[in-house]
Amino acid sequence: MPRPGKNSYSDQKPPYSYISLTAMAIQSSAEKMLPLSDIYKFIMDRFPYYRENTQRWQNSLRHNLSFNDCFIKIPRRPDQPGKGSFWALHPDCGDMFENGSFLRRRKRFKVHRSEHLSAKNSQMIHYFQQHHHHHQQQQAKLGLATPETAPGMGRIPHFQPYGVNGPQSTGFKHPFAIENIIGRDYKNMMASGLPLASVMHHLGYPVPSQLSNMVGSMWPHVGVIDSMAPMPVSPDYNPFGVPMKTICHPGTQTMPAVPVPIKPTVSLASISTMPVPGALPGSATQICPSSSSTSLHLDQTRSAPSEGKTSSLHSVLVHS
DNA sequence: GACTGTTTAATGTACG
DNA sequence: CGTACATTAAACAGTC
Repeated sequence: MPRPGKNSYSDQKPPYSYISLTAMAIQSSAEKMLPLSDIYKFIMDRFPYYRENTQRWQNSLRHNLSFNDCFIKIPRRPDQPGKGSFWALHPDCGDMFENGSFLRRRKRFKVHRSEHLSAKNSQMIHYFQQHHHHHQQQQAKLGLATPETAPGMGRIPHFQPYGVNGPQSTGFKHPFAIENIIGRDYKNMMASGLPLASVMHHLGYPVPSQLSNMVGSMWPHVGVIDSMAPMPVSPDYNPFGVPMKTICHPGTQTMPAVPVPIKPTVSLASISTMPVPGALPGSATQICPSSSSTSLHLDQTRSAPSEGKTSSLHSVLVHS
């Protein structure tokens, strides 16, 4: 057990690779994409270990983003000023960690050249046209979606709860279980009845009038991020902490029609840097955005070195 | 100038 | 033990 004063388990290096950490962050966001700075933020918020040596691990993380095909870059639209692009998961990179280990993927995800210009494109088009439809996506992620409900949509990494359903099913909930990381604050948030609009408000989302009257209170007592804190696991949440019973009802779309970037604006920045424990931007981003129309520009240009990254994918997607 | 993104190279390490 | 994947370092170009 960790001694009270000095190191706790939360200071230990989490058993996740940069790839899984990044995937985690992206998945935790409502839009399933994040700018680099928010990926940093997500990780540092949850893992005290990564609050040090930022130069080192952030360089590594950037390397991973560029090097691995499982991450795709989504340029900002003109009305989304900010630094850098958004990063998302490649729609086909699903089940990267199906072996139960988040340290090492069973196999490196590679986009094949032949698929690059044809199939991948159409799949990405599909993905980006649909990726705001949370209900479908949740189902897809959980493997509940039939091919009809989520056609062409790659399975997002099906993160098994650490130690559960894995190779050895002990029932032990590892402190670093993803559900214990992401799910915690979200569940606390819901348990304390935090209005969704409040979260959205803090994130800089336009708060729909119907919900805005619920805003006003403050953040719940979500407690300090402590990876050792036992966290009851509910089947209502997937390993990413995204509720299975979606809180976003497809019928009641109240969010902006266009995905709003979660950029380090005042609201978000103030949240994440709040000295008061409990503010967890990453969890907040799980609020349903449900946009309807999308105009995304996919610009993926990558050279193909020795073994790796396939040629280039250059396409412009305009959803009408 | 700091941040973002790409790439190469070396080293570390998990897994079959 | 070898291979493949992961981490780290570093150079460098582009962008805000």
